[in-house]
Amino acid sequence: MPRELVASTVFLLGRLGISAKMRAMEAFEQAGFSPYHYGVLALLGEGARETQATIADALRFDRSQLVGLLDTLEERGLVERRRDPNDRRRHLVSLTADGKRQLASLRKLVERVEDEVLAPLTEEQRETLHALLFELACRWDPRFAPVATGPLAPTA
Amino acid sequence: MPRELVASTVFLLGRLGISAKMRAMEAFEQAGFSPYHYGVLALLGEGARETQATIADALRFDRSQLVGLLDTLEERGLVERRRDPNDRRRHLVSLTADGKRQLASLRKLVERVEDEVLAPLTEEQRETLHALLFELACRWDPRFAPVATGPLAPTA
DNA sequence: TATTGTTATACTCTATAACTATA
DNA sequence: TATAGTTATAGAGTATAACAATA
Repeated sequence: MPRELVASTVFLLGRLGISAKMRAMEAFEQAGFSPYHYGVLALLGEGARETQATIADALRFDRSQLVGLLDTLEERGLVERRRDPNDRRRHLVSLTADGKRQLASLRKLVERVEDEVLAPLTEEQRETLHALLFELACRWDPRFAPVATGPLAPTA
Repeated sequence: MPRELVASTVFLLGRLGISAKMRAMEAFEQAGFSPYHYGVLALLGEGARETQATIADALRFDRSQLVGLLDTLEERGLVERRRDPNDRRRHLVSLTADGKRQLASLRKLVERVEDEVLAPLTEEQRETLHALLFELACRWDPRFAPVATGPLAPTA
């Protein structure tokens, strides 16, 4: 492995990122899901969404890709699509009770992957790594940044 | 963006890794190369290789994928393939003078990408991040680990 | 028969764009 | 005409396997 590649943080980030994603995909596959399914469930776990487009945009999925993901989740009774009576083009999407249970189960799976991947690091190192990655993520994608709330929150 | 995803270091690692790779690919594309070409040049910059297979294995490229990369680099006069007279199946691959110059030029490009991607971090933070990623990389892929040298180095 | 490099094939993913039904 | 959701199509990228030359 060339020294100059190993010396590059961006190279390490790329390699490890793809490796991490592949590990996660394998773990989810054994459970009959993909990380994309988990992403949708996790998002809906924080509240129902009024349109599918908001789900796709929040997770940066393609809207046509989301259709298949929701189809799978709906067939398994984990999410529900309800037409908006006021605008019959729209689908209100929400978790079912089974979906909430499945989400809880997948969280355990995520924890296991996390522990496995970060095994070489101490708890303190993990926190440091997370903080640094979070810093980068916020800069590159504003959706990562925590939303300001309270009296000083932007109102428009 | 769901809180539990943002809280996951593995998720951040995956997202940032793919994002970093895409940025690198775009930057290289404008120069008429890909990060894969750079990887080959960087490896050869540390010395010629006796077979193409050793190049592919070192970089974890598929051997058939490497053929096309070397074709491009050879057409541009950056690398040289010489048949091994003792084993005419083998190709000794090495950098040309032009290849060395091109490699030096691509290094500057890599530096720019690195600076751009890591812009939100201080120099100290960058070093910390690199150290943590390096730790993980070594654990996941022994080829990242520095080779032990000197009297205590493994001899078999 | 095994190995090196090469070429060809098939498959997955993704991105785009077309289509429907509603507004 | 524009939008939400869906479906269909095309392209890139990847992995696999077949192949020719040499050992």
